[in-house]
Amino acid sequence: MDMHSPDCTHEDGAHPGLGGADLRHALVDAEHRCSDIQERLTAPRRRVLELLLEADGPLKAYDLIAAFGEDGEPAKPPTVYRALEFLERLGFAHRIESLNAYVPCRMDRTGHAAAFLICDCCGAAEEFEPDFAPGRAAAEAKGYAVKSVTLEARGLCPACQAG
Amino acid sequence: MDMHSPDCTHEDGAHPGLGGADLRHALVDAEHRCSDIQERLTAPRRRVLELLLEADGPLKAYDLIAAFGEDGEPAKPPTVYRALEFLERLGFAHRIESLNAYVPCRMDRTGHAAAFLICDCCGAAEEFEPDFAPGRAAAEAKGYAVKSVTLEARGLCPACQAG
DNA sequence: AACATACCTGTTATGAAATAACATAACGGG
DNA sequence: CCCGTTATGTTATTTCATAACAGGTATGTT
Repeated sequence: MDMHSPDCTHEDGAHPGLGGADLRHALVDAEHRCSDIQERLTAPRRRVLELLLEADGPLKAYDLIAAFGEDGEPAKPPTVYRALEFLERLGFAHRIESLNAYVPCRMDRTGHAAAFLICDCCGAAEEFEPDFAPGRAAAEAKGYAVKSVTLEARGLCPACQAG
Repeated sequence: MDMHSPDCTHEDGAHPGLGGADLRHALVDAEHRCSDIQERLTAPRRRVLELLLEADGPLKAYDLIAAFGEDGEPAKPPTVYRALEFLERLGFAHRIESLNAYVPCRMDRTGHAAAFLICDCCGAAEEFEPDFAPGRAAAEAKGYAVKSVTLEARGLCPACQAG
């Protein structure tokens, strides 16, 4: 499922991970957004979000499981999967289906549709704001009530086309 | 991952499976399309395509594995996964990432992007022809060279909204 | 026909991803 | 404080997918 070449040496340049003050600020912001809607950013949820924000690219669930403990102790799978479910539900993270991997949300507003440009060479995944007007029209024409939409475009990022 | 309610009793009405002459015709047509491009619709590939065409909705890989043998003997996983890879490559089938499931292609022309309306209640998956002009524009703006695009819209089909 | 070779299949085993089920603990309102 | 609700901890299992290699089959060439 992981389609990008293992030997690709290009920078995974789309989204360098957060650290230091940026990371702390993002986490505090998430706390606020949670308490505003009476949800709890508990320790395991916060830890998984932190790992996603620190990463340079999409992380697999078992990457998160392995990295979970500050001391190197892995988490149990349900711990991480539950946290991911929560983060997705609140719009703090997205699952990329075609990679079986997760990224923190890069968009300002919440509740949006998730759309990604995925580089098959370096593995970068760039979120963008899609215009789904045509898709919605097709759905309505067939009578569907659409609740969520995901779009995943695979190809090569600028750096990997050049290299 | 299988998000649709197990207790849903609605008809899975989008695409009743093929049978009899329709099925035979579809398989013969596939044979022709293969030989036209010097590809071989071998026995296991043909069998997997047949199972997909007969089905009323998306099939999981292990559904195909279990149903593979005419005599009830299951296939070995690689047999089915290889056939699916072939069928996808030639555009005879699509993988629906958010279901871990497969459907036969319902579109006339080949090489198109895959887009689905998926009912979370009855599990129906309806293929449609998306208009990706907006997405392509976004990709080009970021310098991506897009090779393939998949879109999956989750929601409720007309029957399940009514029921 | 004999051979080379490219492609496809059969088989065993394993790896990777996700969830079921149930027990325990923490929060928050009455 | 008590209880319902929500979240976590833990064990085990299920589901999904591929690696690796041996063996077979179609095809073109001489």
